[in-house]
Amino acid sequence: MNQQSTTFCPAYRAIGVLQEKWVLHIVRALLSGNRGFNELARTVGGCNSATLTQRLEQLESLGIISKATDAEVTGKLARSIYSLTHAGRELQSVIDAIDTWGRTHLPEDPLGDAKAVGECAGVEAAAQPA
Amino acid sequence: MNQQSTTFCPAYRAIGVLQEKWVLHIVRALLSGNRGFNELARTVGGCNSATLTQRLEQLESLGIISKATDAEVTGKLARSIYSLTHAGRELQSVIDAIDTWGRTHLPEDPLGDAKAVGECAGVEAAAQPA
DNA sequence: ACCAAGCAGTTTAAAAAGTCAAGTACTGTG
DNA sequence: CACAGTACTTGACTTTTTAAACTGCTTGGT
Repeated sequence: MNQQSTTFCPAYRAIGVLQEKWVLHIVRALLSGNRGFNELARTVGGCNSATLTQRLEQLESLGIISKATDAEVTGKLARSIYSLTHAGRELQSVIDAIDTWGRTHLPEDPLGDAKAVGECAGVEAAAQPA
Repeated sequence: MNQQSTTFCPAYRAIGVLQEKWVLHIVRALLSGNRGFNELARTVGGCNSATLTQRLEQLESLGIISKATDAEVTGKLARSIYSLTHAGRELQSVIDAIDTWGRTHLPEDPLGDAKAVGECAGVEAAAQPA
C-alpha cells in the first residue's frame, strides 16, 4: 500500500521543472560558464527574452541559479551575471546522462530541421575527463 | 557566423526531445512496465488523451517506444500496448539522475499544488530483473 | 439480450504558454 | 554625438496544451 499521494514524490516534481521549455538548455549553457542575459540568450540559442526572463526568475526561486548584479557592487548600472548554485551544478549528472543518451541513440537528424539546429558553440560537456 | 549548424550536436537535440511536455513522465511510466493507452494516461497522471496520442506517435517515430496491437495477433480488437525500445530503456539513466537530483535538491513542495501532485503509484525505479 | 463500463482514441473550442518585434533606459566606445 | 551593447518590458500574435464530449468496439453482469 502506498500513501505516496500524500507523501508525493520528488522525481515527479523534478521532471516537472526540468521539462519546461529551455530550462535544460539554460542549465547546460550555465554549466559551461557564468553569463549575462544577452550572452546567455545567445548561448542557449533561440530563446526569446520574455521567456528567458521568466525561466530565469523561476529557476532562481527554485534555488537552481543565482543572479548577481553589478549594481550591488558599484551602485551604478545593472550588468547581470547568472550562475548555477550548488543544486544547479548537480544537474551536471542529468545533462551528462542526456548527452550520453543522445550521442548513442540519436546521432543524426532525419529531418533537416534548420530551426531546431542549435548552437553548440562553446557548450562542451565540461566534465570530460579525457 | 558559426556553421555548427551543419555539425549540430546530439545533446541539443536530445534536450529538445526530452523537454517536451510529458515525455519524461511517459518514459518513467513505461520504465515501470508496459501499458495500454488509458492505463498509461492514469499512470502518467494529468496528461490528456490528445496530447498523449501526439507524444506517443512522436516517441514512436523517434524509436523510443513501440506500440503493439492485439489486432495483429487475434485480428479482433484493438488493445494497444506501449513499451520502451532499447533506446527508450536506456533513458533509465536519465530518469535515475533526475530522480537522485530531485530527492537531494527539492525534497519538499513549497506550494500545495494538488494538481501537480502526481501519482507515483507503482512507479518505482524498477529496473527489470536482469 | 441489454446495459453499464472499459478500451483506444478523435474532435472542438478555449485557455495557457511561448514568440516576435519594438521599445525603454542606461553605459561604454569611436 | 551617434552607435552598439547591457537588461529587460510590453503588447500583439502564434503555437501548444487542455477539458470535455463523443465515436465505435468489447467485455462483464443479470
